[in-house]
Amino acid sequence: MSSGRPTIKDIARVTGVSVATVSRALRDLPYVAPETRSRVLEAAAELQYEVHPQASRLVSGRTWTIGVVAPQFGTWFPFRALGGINSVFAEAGYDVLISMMTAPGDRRRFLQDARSFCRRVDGLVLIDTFVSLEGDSADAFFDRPAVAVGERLEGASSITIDNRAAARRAVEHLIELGHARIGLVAGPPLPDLPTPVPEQRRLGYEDALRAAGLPVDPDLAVGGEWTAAGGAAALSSLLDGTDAPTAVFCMSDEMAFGVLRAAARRGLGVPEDLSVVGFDDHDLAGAMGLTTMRQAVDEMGVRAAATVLGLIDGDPATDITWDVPLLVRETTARIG
Amino acid sequence: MSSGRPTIKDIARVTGVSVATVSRALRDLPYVAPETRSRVLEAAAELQYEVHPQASRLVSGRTWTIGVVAPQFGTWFPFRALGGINSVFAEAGYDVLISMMTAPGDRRRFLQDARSFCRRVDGLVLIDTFVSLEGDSADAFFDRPAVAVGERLEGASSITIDNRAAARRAVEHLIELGHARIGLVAGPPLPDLPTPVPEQRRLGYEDALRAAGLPVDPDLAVGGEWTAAGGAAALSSLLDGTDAPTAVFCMSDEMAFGVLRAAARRGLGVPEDLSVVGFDDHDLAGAMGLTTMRQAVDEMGVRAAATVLGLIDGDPATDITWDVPLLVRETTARIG
DNA sequence: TCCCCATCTGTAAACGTTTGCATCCCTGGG
DNA sequence: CCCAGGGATGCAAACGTTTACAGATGGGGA
Repeated sequence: MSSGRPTIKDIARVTGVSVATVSRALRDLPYVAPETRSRVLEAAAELQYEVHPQASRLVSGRTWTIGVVAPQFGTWFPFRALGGINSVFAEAGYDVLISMMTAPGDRRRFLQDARSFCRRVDGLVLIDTFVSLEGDSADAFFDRPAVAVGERLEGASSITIDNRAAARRAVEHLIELGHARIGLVAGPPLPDLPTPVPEQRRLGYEDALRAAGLPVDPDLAVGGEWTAAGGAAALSSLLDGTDAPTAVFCMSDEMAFGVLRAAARRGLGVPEDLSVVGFDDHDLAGAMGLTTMRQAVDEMGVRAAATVLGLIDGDPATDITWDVPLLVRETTARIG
Repeated sequence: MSSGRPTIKDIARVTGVSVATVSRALRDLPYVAPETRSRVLEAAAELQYEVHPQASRLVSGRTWTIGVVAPQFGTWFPFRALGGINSVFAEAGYDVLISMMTAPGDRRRFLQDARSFCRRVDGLVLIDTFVSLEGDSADAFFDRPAVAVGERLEGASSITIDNRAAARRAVEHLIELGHARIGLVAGPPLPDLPTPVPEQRRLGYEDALRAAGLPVDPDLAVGGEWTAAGGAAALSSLLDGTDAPTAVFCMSDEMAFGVLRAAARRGLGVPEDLSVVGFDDHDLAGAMGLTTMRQAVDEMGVRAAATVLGLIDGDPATDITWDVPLLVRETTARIG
């Protein structure tokens, strides 16, 4: 008779047991007679019963929700990570709640709302948020298990890469191919995001040059937007210099794509006239034949999600450094 | 004294009114004396009170959650849309719950879980799900306000584009430039997704040819993966034919990127030797100079979200056809 | 035989809100 | 002066679960 969704009470009535027993049976708790359990499960299936999430959450305290926080959700990186993250949590029965900071003002607003956001979830994945740099605000997250992707965060787990070492490896590859004048296409520090990543990659670039005894020429490092357009502009300004580079290392694949395009428009052959190495292994990098440092974002996301699940189950915090292998494709060659 | 998060009761105690009054005051309901209201709000701010979502939702029935469903969340389109969608809902105070179908089996699983998913949200955005093609399963969504992006859905609102007309326009552009042998780089019907989109775009391609009195040569239409690699392969097979095209229309920008790359490797100049037009206006299309049909995914997402909000407020369902303008950039030129 | 304990089940009190209804007070019209 | 009516508030019952606790049953060891 009861319209609307069936409740635990309906099952109790149908099977002739109490709601407590139904609740226990449905959740596979002990102390339920096998025969009772099967009768309950049968009735539940019959009625198409499903637990009312809000009610369950209210009393149990568990929200069965994970918060994913990322800046600039419009960009490639966090989206890609989200794919992996979401699949893991969906499998484990968790909802995923996303919070993104897009507009410049969003970062401050987000940090203010952090407490409230945090209260509504059982755990957190923080992608490139760099709350660790916020000092006093950082502990806003710490009453929940959290794993940071892209930064090390005190008191939380983290999954990071060694940006400096990876950048160094990229440039070493160019040096091994005989290049001596190597340009750097650098992303700028992001306006609203205090990330140390560009700085680290720049240091890696310089590390490689110094280790090989090559000079670090400031004219060979040009900055621009973290976009293909930014990369194209950067290459133009590099080539307009007096002593143009024979190879460039780009801080992101998207910038590298712009470099590739700008080179083609100038009639420069890649890799004959110019070697290019990127960073990320963007979706299109393979198809473009771009040599790059593979940052396996989706795998990192999966691992991050699994780590959060572990933390919730009481595992201790861990810091993982993800490997960033060099992927040699077709945009780098021995100097002619 | 009370540890843990403050409740409505704490505010009541502090201000000396009843919980009912506090509840009303916090939600701006009438019949609260202005002075009482301000005292309550003050106390709430003081205690850093925040409503317990689960409790509120349990009794009110509103979940304040919107479900977003999309296949293949790893691809460009739904991610891009999600950005716009999420920003609107976040602004309006809704949580966004995502459900994606990635693996081949996911579609069936999703359709089975649809009822349950639907019950947990106040409204739905369906991106390219094509539930309308499922017949009996389609009404699984209809006990909630829903808006479909990319398909027309009976009983729901929708935001679609005219794929056939847009494809026709793309090919007309090539014809206007003097091209007569125009290749089609077609995405295949997706294995797990019964979308009519490829078919529609193919028809648009043929429409344009026929209207111009040009023959429709089946050898000029080749299919491949919806990826850059697929596009590259398609172009190779086109060029290996006896009478190669002077221009190609690609069903997606990602395929077009592959075409661009394959052309370059073969020493074909674009647009001197080959004109290329894509479809989507991918993030990288501008930087690549790709002429394409602009599908403003993020704007469509924003509009879809706003429409759901309207439906929840009782607005009638609407069907919107989004405009897909031709964006002429640098990969198309008058035939030499 | 008796007692203990383990297994199974039921009762009822939470959880933190929202909301229908009753109550009280005050003002103004008759 | 009385009464109607509306504003302001409080009381208490929901909402659908989970869970502490208590009661009932039965079997095995002493």
